[in-house]
Amino acid sequence: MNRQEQKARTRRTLIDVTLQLSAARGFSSLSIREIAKEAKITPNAFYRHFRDLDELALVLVDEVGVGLRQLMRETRRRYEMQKEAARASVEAFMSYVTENVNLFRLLLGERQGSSTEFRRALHNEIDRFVGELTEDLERQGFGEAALAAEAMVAAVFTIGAEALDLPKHRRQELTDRLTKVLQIILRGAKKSSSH
Amino acid sequence: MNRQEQKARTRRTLIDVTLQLSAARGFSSLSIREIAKEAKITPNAFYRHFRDLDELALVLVDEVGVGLRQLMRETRRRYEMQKEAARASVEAFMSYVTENVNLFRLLLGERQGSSTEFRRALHNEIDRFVGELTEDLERQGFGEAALAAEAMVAAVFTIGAEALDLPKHRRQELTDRLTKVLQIILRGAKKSSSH
DNA sequence: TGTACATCAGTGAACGCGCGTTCACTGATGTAC
DNA sequence: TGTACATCAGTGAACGCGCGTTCACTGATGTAC
Repeated sequence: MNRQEQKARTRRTLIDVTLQLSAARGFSSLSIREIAKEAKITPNAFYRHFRDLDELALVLVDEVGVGLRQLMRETRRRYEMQKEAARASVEAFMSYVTENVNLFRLLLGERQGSSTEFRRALHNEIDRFVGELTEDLERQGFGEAALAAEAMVAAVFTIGAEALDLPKHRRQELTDRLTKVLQIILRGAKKSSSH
Repeated sequence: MNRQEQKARTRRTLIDVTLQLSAARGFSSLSIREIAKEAKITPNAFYRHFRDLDELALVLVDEVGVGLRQLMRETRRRYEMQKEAARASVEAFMSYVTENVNLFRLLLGERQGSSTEFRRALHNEIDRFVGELTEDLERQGFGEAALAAEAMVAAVFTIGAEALDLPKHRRQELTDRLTKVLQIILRGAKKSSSH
């Protein structure tokens, strides 16, 4: 393994370890020393990879964003009728949440808390998410697509946040509830377009 | 002023100072020493009022909860037709947010972050809020009241959170958007009840 | 009303700890000849 | 291929700092007689 590969490996370890730790106690309670220790390097070596914790945080936010948008693109293919659209996208979202609990804890846990730069990055990701959903809804002929998308994303993130604290077997219930909530919103938006 | 009054006064100062500080940088970044300093007592004297920061946090959560429920009761009186209901309650909510920005930053900023006990207290407040709204909606004959209430609270809190970062003059725009979002949800819920 | 004692909110010094960040360094990997 | 030098990821010791929490205390307020 050459130097470059080794460095990339350590960097990856830092990122992964940070996700694990932030899942348990929230990102903003973490320290460079703690992360370095968990990644089995000296605190000092952290600086070879990131200028500070904020820079690492931005990388993490970017990972959630990329993952989310990719998920949406895949789900989009399954969209057909209104009811199925809601169920398919909710199920995709919930499985993404389940498989990336740590990323989500980061995304949801730090919307206030931390530095301005970090918060702005989070809001950007969420806005992008709303934007893509808006386009989807417009393509399907929904009225007030932007507002409906905003309501849907609010519901998805708020109810998705609850899923993080639940044992796996109770998440199905949440998925069903979220699906119904999205159907209500879609119904409210659809009606307006048919005037 | 007797001893009891003086103690109550200091306690109140601790609470107020904590709200101010947490508005700027988030509650979970605060320390006992910092709060004590701002309240002009020694760090040590803090312990005459609260066992630790968590205990203070619970008092704050309770304050938001009481305020919110009182607000709802007042707003409820203004409810009449669907459209007016949404606008009246949104405007009441937004003015409450504007007047209690610090409490809201606390409520919204610590839904993940902090200790289990604190998080549970926050979720309880939100659940109570959803519960009261559900009853309101049922009384007005909406279908799927519980789900609609959940969607509405998600929208209100998510969009309300954005208001905190906005200058006052741009909040009207947000109020309008939130009103429209709630109308979409109400429309979606109403339709289902009229079957 | 005056005195003697009890209470207790707040003081001030001290503790050990983990923090971010610095410094000079080491030694394996990479490169030029 | 072999040697001499450069690079640089990671080391280890050290710094000053703010933290939570302890301790023995002070002195104004409150109470009993």
